[in-house]
Amino acid sequence: MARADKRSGDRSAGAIGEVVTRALRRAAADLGAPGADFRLERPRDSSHGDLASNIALALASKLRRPPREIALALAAKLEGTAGVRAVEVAGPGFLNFRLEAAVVGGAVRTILRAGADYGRSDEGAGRRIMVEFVSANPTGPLHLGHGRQAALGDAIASLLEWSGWRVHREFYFNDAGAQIDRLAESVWARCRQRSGRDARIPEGGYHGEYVTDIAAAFLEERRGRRASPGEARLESESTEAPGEETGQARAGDPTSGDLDSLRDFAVRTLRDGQKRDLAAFRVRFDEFYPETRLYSDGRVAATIRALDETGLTRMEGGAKWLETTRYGDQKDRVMVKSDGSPTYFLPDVAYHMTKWERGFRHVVNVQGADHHSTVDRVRAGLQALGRPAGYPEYVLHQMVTVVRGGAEVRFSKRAGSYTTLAELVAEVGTDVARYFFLMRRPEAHLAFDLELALDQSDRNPVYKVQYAHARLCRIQLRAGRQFGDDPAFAADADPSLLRTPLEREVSNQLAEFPGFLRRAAAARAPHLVCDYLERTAGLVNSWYQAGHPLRDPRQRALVADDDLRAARLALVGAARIVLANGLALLGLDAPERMVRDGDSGDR
RNA sequence: GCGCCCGUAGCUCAGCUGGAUAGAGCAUCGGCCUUCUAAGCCGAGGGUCCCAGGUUCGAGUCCUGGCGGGCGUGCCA
Repeated sequence: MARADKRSGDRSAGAIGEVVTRALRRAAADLGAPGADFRLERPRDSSHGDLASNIALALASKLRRPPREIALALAAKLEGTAGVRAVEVAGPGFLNFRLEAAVVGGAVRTILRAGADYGRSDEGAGRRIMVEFVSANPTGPLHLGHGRQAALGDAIASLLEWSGWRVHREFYFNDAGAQIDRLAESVWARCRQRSGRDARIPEGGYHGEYVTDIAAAFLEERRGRRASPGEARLESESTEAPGEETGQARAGDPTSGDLDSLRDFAVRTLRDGQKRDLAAFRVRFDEFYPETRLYSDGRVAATIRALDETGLTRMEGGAKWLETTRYGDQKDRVMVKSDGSPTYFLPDVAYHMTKWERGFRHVVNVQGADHHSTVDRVRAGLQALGRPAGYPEYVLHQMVTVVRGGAEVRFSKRAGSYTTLAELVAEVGTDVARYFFLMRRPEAHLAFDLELALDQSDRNPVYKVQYAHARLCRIQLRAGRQFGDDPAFAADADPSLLRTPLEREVSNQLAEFPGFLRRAAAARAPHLVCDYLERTAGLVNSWYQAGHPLRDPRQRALVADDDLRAARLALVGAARIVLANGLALLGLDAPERMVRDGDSGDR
């Protein structure tokens, strides 16, 4: 039962968990129940000890004996297990383990040794995995949904990296098709309006302020180019369109030459803007994959041929359909319209085939839940071509609304109808925005609370975690100043001196970090990391506060006794590592000191 | 109509593969700064886990059927 080993290891305090798991399995076998499936984990309530197991409850039906009776029998056999101080039977038949102080504190030593790598695991074993996310069309600035997706995709990618996967971050964009045409026409209309002519934004076009900006920039660039003889090639291109001599469009419909250069210009400008927004949001991609490449490579045509060969396509009403219902889709889908052009479905299938052909057997697509209808048909198309049923994997997230005092607020200027990511980041900062996007389950609607986001106290979970980190750094700094302690001083500490309930609780909590990361990675659920960090920060703050001069100075970290101070500084260092690693993984800063607006920073 | 997601404290939400008395933050109430550490801490109150059945030693968690909300259901992307 290697799997049971791994499971219990996830939830236990590392090495000691393995020891106890083995002892439990042996004891269970003695009672006539080998290969038992059970759990060993840290109980929620610390009064239930350092570790707890449901093994007796799990074996009750198999052994046809009352769970408490089994628990008592097991407890007797487990007396004397190395590192275990006491075994108790509690509740309906749980086994609670109290560990030796050296074992509890020992986690601290492990953490200090692993440092910036603490929390990494090797589930992925170096296998490659692609995370595709954001994938915004270049028809406007990134909005809040993209922001959530950027934070989510990036954090999932990091979680996978920490779990031993080789991760490829990819951004797919539709730089062709009807929406891009509408964009070009919209910019063209603004160009004409700028030169005092009559023009209207087309049906389904784009009305945001940014369209006007692009029009202005386009006209500006044309003028600049005319003056520069070095741009002869582009110049000759642009003169293909009639009425270009003045550098402004003339009355009448746009020619294809006009629209082509406008389209290119608009797409380039918007993509540059998106990249800028993403860079400010600290999100990077390994690859940007354009839809047009699928056409120029002949992949779309090849996909049609390949699908034809499956015998699952048919002509109906002048369109070519694929029998996706065969693979669980709700209805068959059109792949080539009656006018001969492909639906988006076809390049989507072609695109996902490239993922497979590029060697990615594991792919996670992060998308807004408003696209969930595409999941079944894309998978069906891929299955028709022989790819496995669940390929690719999807994380679908719900939409984001910004609220203040319970009421929805909109501060959309750039894009007209929606709030942009850049506007939000300007308002609350990258750290806060990223964290808020991550702290809820993807499939839950996200109410982004502006009031809380702008709060710079510990009520704001971002600052709560960052402040706990900064606080630990200050203790280290003071230890150096006051006692001349260096990092080696803490590294050599005797962890069994960590005996107060809070010290034990913090140690146990820190020991759980790697298991949490593994679980969060497997579930593609960064919010679990947020929960973990908040809880850890809360415990760190409680521990720190317990030593407040007016409460119990004996519990403070920087006591005069060298051995005890060393042990506590080891805990400080370990907690700092865990918080810093968690923040780094989520793409947030781990500041050594916090400076609040309107604060000098000194206290 | 059908499909997917959601429904847990006044509010925003966690709740791991079915486990012990269902948790956190905010809000409310009560304590704690003559500073070794208040961007804080300690404590209290607050629950029909949407409803009804079922599965079993045990259900917020799994199954079935309802109710409520969101999204989708194009030869749009």
